[in-house]
Amino acid sequence: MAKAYDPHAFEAAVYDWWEQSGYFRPEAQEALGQTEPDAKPFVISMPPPNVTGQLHTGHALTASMEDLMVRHHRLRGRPTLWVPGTDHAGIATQSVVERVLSQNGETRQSLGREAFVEMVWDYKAEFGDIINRQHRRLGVSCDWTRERFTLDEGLSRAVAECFVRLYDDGLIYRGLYLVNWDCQLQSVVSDIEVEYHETTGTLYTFTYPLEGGGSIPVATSRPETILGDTAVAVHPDDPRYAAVIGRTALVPMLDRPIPVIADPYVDIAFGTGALKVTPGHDPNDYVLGQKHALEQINILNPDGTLNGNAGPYAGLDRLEARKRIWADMDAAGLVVGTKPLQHAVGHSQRSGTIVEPMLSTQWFVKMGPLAEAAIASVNRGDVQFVPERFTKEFHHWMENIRDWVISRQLWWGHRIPVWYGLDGTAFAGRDETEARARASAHYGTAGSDIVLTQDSDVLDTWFSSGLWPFSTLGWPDETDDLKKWYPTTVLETGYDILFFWVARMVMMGLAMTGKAPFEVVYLHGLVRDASGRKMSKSLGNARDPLELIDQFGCDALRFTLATGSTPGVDMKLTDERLTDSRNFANKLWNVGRFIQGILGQDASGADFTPLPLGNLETRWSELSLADRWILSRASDVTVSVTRLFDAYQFGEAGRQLYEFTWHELADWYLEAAKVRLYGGDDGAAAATRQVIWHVFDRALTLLHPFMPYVTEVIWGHLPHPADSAPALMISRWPTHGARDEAAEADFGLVQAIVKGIRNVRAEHDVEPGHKVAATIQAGKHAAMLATQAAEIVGLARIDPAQLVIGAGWDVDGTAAEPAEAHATVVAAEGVTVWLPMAGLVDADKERERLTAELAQAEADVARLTAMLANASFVERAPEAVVRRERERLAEAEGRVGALTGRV
RNA sequence: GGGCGGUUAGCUCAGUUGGCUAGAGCGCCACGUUGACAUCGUGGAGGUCACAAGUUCGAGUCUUGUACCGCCCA
Repeated sequence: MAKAYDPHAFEAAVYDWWEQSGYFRPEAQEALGQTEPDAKPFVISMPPPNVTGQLHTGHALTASMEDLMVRHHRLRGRPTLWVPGTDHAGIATQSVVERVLSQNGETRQSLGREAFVEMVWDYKAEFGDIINRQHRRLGVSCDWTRERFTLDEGLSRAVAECFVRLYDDGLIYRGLYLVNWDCQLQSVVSDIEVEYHETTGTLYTFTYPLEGGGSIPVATSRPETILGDTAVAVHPDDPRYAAVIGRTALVPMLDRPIPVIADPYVDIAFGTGALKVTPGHDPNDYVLGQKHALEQINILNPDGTLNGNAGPYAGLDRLEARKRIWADMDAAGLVVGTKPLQHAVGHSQRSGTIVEPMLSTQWFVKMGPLAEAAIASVNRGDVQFVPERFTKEFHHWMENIRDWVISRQLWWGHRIPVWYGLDGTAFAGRDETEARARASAHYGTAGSDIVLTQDSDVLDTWFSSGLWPFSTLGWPDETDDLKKWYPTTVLETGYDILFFWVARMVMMGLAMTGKAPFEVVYLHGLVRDASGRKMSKSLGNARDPLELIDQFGCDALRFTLATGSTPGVDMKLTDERLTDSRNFANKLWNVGRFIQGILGQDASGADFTPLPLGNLETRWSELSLADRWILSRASDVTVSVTRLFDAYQFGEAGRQLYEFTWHELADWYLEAAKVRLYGGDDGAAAATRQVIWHVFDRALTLLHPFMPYVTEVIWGHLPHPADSAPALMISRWPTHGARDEAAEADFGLVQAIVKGIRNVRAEHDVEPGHKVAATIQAGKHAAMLATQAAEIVGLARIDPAQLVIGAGWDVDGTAAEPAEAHATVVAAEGVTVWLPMAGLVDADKERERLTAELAQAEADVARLTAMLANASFVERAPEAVVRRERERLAEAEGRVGALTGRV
């Protein structure tokens, strides 16, 4: 093994080896006998990234969390499947290709639909694999042989099947509604694809002339929509306007007569208290218009210019028209004034342009019944959210859901499976043949005689991704995969697409398969930059995960992402955190290197052979205190980490493993073990080697889901039993052994003594190389501590010839306290260490040090005495808690006793 | 306006059935290259857990309110 951790030396090769060995496939896992007989399968569908996109930190987080779960459950012996795939990402991909076209002065229209779609496929063929190759660098253990694409033949069939079923059930309909129109894309976008930005606009106030004289002052933020007004509304109780209700107003510049109506919806306090009503271009006015049976006038063309209904303004862009009409109205003396207005303006998430509410005929999914089923499913507990609070957000959205506009005026995507006869009658069909058959039945003529034209629009991308958990497994066919792996287990993604994707999968899954598509929804937070801003290309603060892998290694990136936060909470990704994780990987690497050397150094020259752990635990007598301590700690951390995995507390699990590996295994155990390894007792060294091997093997396995590469490589450098798995990634999660509380208590005392001595050495500036004398008055712990003399000597840098351990001062023939200058360490109740350090101890410093310690001890005594003097505490607190506090009090009193008089 | 979060050491954050004498990493101070690791080791300083009230023997943890910050939806 190289001296320093160098991830680039092995990551790519290890991945290839895993993949080529088939370890990502559940079939291989089962063939190798690495599954529990009756274990429930564990299945994740990977959120499909944009097929022509690039990896960003969000993908890196998703991949890290999902691979973490997948590797964990694979190690636990569950048949494990992670299905990868990509999304055709309708608008995003089409826009990219259109940009390419525009560089040659062409448009999709000039190219024609067929040629354009062919071009997008070519583009996909050329760039569509980049994201998958990037994903592989993250170490994802998904089954690439099952990779799917949303425009695959099979998945397209699923889309058509779903559409027709919903259509036949009356849940898909076509209608003229006010939709969000993106003038740049020239397509409708759904409600949740609109982002509202707080903007400073202008509130324009003008007078609305009345037929036969008089006027009403009215305010608007969009003067061009005046051209589409079909009423003026006032509040029925507003005395200012009581007289004008029922009269006729004249639309400025057009002189089109419209009624003045009364409706309590009007806010008396806002603006002038009178409202112009434009049902064709405002959602609230639309509702008002329906109520009062007002005419709906559309003044916009699809490209955002005004149409013939705008009279003299036809042909102008909507923003240009705004200026022109306002100038004209000013000239006509209708303008009252303008003032700044703070309001939220809807922008298209895709193109960034201001969304125009517009009347348009589109296809919709009726959400009510679907949402009802989804709510019921969540209420039954069939779907659980982690963290739990997202259940509320899910409910809130579901209960206020509106119909989903699913048609898009694009060419790249699933063409809507509806064909129209010459009279405009719509026939949905899984394919044209089925539509033709339905048309034939409708018209009563032979299908071949009927002229059918397919709807030119495509479906919203989320329509197909809503089917992802089952369409990828073969649905609508009853495939073996579908039977075995559906419903899936966990759906893991960012909370930002809870509504876009997760909610729709739940609804579609229930509607199509009768089952919720997954049991658990785990939502992670968003990755932000060092100052907490959301990473984005436009801000220029995005971090390329591949560059981070180059800089720190994949394992460091993954460990950082997995431990950097708690579920559902955003995290800041900083170089400091990445460096910490890289350093941890290096630490692990060096522990591995050290252990590899130790295991190879068998005194007899024989190869090291790991013995079964059970064998070790029945031979406690051969083990040292440190051995028993680390085995106990390893058991404890195994229990804890397993529990945390089951509770989806991955970050905490990783932090505990970091603490265990670095500070218990490396800092204490391995340092203590060196005493036996180099002590000359071959039997003792052999036993300790066994412990080292077992504990480290366990640590590597527990850490594998967090840092798959480095753990696998180190594991490969270590010896294994003959029946071992061929790779760490398909070996087995450890079962916990016994907890040895006596060993933990005793070794804890050794640690306290060593730390106390180190502290004295540091406080008194004792040279690190200087070995000091020590006398330990150990009371009832004397016999135990005597067995730890070599460890204490090694860890605290004591001169072995000058270490005395006894129950009291008389054991070594000294009746009284040592008279020479010395420092005192009170390590525990009844355990005091004397460090005679003539010439090294500064009396003032020592007094100062002891005074501080005494003060602390006295404070502890005071606090604990008060606590135990409280009768209700002693009565009501659990017995174990009271007992522990009593022990602490005794211990603190012991310290006070030992320190008093030395000061 | 409605809903949901957050506020813990200089910084970034843990702390999930209330028992905490509140932790970690970084940063800081002191010392150090002992044959796994300076991507390191040893020791140390540093916090009235936003504020107020309540429940409880006991609250960082539960309840209510307040302030500030953020997100989602209208």
